[in-house]
Amino acid sequence: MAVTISDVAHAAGVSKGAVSYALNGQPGVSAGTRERILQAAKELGWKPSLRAKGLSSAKAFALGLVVARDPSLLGTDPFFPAFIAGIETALSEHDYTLVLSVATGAGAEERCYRKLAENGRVDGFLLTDVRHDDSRIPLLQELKLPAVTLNRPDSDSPFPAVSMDDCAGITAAVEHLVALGHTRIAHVGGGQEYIHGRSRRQAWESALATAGLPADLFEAADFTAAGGMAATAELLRRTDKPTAIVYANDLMATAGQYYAQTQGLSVPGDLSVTGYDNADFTQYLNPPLTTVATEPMLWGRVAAQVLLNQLSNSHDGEDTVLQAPTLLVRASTGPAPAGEAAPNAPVPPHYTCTQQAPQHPDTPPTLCFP
Amino acid sequence: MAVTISDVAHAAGVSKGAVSYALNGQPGVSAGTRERILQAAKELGWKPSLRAKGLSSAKAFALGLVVARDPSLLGTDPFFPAFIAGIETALSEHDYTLVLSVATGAGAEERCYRKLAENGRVDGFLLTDVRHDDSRIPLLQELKLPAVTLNRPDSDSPFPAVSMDDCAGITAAVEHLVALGHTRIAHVGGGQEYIHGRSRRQAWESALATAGLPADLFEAADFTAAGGMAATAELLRRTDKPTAIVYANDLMATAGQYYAQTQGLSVPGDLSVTGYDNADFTQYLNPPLTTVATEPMLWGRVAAQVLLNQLSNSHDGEDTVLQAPTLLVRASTGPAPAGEAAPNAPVPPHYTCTQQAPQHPDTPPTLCFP
DNA sequence: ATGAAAGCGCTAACAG
DNA sequence: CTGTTAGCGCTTTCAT
Repeated sequence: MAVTISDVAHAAGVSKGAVSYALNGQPGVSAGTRERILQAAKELGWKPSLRAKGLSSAKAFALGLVVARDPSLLGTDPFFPAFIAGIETALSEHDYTLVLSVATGAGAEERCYRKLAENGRVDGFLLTDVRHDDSRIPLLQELKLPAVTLNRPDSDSPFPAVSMDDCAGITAAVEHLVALGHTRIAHVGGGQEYIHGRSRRQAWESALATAGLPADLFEAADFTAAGGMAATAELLRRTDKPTAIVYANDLMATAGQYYAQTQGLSVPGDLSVTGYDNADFTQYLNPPLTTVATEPMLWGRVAAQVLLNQLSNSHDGEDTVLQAPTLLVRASTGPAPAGEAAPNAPVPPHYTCTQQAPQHPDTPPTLCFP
Repeated sequence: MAVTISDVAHAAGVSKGAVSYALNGQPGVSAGTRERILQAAKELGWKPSLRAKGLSSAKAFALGLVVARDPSLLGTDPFFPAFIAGIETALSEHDYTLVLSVATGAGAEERCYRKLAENGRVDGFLLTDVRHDDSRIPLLQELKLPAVTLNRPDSDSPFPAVSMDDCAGITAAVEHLVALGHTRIAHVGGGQEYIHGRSRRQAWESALATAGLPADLFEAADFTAAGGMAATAELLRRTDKPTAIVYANDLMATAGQYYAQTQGLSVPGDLSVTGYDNADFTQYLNPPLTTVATEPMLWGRVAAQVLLNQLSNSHDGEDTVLQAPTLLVRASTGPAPAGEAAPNAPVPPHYTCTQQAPQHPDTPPTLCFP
């Protein structure tokens, strides 16, 4: 930390200002002088101080991520680590860092955002787990910080969104089950305060509608194992109990599958089960779980990139739509039990490979990252 | 950000310096003046700028955590989210934040530490996943930043450690299996480059020695599901195959249990299995996994606290030992198969509740957090 | 005990 | 185009 901009200026025989311009590639310095300055900087091993830069330019060179989940839930969700790793790949190219906060408890979330903003810790936020009528959107407008939302909020939002089509994954799961002859396909939903909880439910409803089946087997839960288990118990108590359950995430599916088995049901013999997220452990369940593979790492990278572009005013403001997730068919789904014979064409007992979820024509991908 | 220290100084009729002293509770200002200054600051709603503070005092007010795991492994590990949540609880009381980096790929880790240090992003580091002869320890000494290690490194380290006794958990698992009559108790180890991979292996060896059993059924793996599965396959191929396997983490145990079942073995009828970490999903496996419950959240809180104390020179330099983890007995462990009858006293077929791991007398807890 | 003033290292407005 | 200079908001030394 010894060598400063003044040292370089001296060495190059110019003023501090010239060095600053030279370094940042701004006009105001001739090519020759610039070369000389950069040379001097290199020789002295000058590393500009981020702190001083931050003070004078009022920037933090950091992005914020506030996670408002219960730690126990967090721990089971494969989403965040991969998402963060993705963010990192984008940030590391730009000398930005990630400031992570875990806010637990009521009010803690808002306080967290406020504190990071007021202390000038970050230049923008990545908003995950977007909720219905999310209060963070007006909050961030008030705080005057840019942001990127994961999926488009259902309230007015000035922030660009980076979305991954939930609908496609759930639709693929339902279509898969319908093809296997199931007619009573239930859904255990995630928290309906989350837009991804809602959209997955709606996707389930409309996929059933398309198949000409009623969407009357819904049970709300909260993305937790305990909630998934309770919801499953409720569904299996019904006289018209389902032969297949589409869960809004893997954790609930895991708990639901477990519960069904403890009740003496065979999976998939008596009950087919699908999850969502493709958590690593799901392939080692008995039976391995059919689930929807999202790409959280890609999501993180793109979201961070979009936010960085905003900060440098090089973002067009458009939403970004990522490639739709993919259904991974494993052994937790099978033909509907006898007596529920397929109303459609005969189907093979098992799919053996990944099938691509259909792209939804009504969500025009303005941009598609590979 | 409108109101600055000068405004407050004007309002209180003093100089900037006085305001600074008053705010930081330093001597150099009389009680009366201090009161007046604080009053003025409150009225104006003054928030001191962290950036300016950072520049003039050469501090970052942030702690760094560099995670060098493969994102896919990260996603399945319940440790980090809870650990981070724990860190947060300690930091939020002190206006510190967490800068998180995920470094993947060779060399990325060191670059990450260097960059954070050179850019003055953090005032200290939390070192997790400590390795044998860990190169980060000399690195951080070179970078002249304080740190806290999770568990005491096996090389000389000037940094205080916050430890949780691995030995106790594994010992409890082995003792539990021995009590169930098992005599061929294998261990699938985690990466032996990690000190917790090593210590768990050593704990397994010495627990077997104590029981008068040979420790010849060891298979090295790498904490991943795939590795755990391969190691399990290897063990089960042996002619003297084990009747119980102690895994170094839950993910390997899950994969191992799955593999055994695919081979037609009953768990725990033919093979008992124990995990480590108490990942949430383990209670929904079939059968639910007997595992060791660590407390990552507590660990994070204490580690951050110790590091903060170091920064304020109020740390005594002693290591901190947390309460030993606890064995959670669930259905993946049971009596040894017939023909392997218990050499000891008859045992109940199942423990039904948590049993406290014995405290190890040879690791004197210098401090024990509740 | 108090106040003035000199940095911290950089950016950007402003003369030359 | 180039170089000078005044901040950014705080800490801390040094006279008073």
